[in-house]
Amino acid sequence: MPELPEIETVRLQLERVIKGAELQGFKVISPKIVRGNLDVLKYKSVKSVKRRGKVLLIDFGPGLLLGFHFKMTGQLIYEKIQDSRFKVQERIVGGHPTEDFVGPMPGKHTRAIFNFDKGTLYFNDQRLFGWIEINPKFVEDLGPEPFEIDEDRFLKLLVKLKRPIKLVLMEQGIISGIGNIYANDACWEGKVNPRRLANTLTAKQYHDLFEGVIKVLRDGIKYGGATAADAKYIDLRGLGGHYQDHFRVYGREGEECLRGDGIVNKFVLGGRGTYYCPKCQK
DNA sequence: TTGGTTGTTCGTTC
DNA sequence: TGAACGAACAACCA
Repeated sequence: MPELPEIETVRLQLERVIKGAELQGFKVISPKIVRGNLDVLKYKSVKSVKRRGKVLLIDFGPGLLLGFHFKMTGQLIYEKIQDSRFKVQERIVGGHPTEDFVGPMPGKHTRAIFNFDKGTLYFNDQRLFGWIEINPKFVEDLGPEPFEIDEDRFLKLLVKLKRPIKLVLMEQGIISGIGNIYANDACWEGKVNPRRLANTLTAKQYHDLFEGVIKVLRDGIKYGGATAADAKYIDLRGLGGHYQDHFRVYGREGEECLRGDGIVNKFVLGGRGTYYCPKCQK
């Protein structure tokens, strides 16, 4: 499930290979997921690859940001142009790990194809939740990135909200980029019960939680994001991230807390799987 | 076969 | 009036 670190990992990899490439044409296979007309991008070249929250943005110049939202199962695959022997020189993959990472492109779940002079970009999505849009309004409505704010600003964002702290962390209009995995782990770092209302934390908890958010996101980026545990074949090929080896509480139901005193508990909060240690998260 | 899973939207309730 | 809540969306897998 791509969150900020997973998208940032794709961004870093993609920018290396796609910067300067000119878009020759594109093909939309699933019109439902494309909002607006992409024709204005034709014959424009990539200036840079950016990210806001969980949205990847390919910058084609002033006023031309092409946004990709991966939702749960979106992925991008970029293949450098084939050489004279028809061998793919390099493939960059990112997003939700599936066998499409290693299969031939386009695949069963390919929703749109972008043909560049230097290679081909495939947007795949098992479901039809993800979307592609130029200058998406969604991005304008996002709250600040965790890395852009200080502790004081963080506190001001939370202190008026009477909702469970974990749900607030995941609210993109308040702070952008944090999804279920990192929200769970950040609460553990902050020693906060995910159910605690955002306006009731102690001063120390606000402090520890802010540091925790930064820490788990940095770790996520450091390890190249998290790859689903059931996608072992992807790990074998070295294509997946490894944050999953560093989960604090996420997915650890029934296991001993990393602080050594307590068993990780799972319950549903806001319709989402929530993991915490009742001993150390108050 | 049904239910669980996920991020975001949107309609409803408080 | 705004905040909070919860169902819906799509498709896969256990």
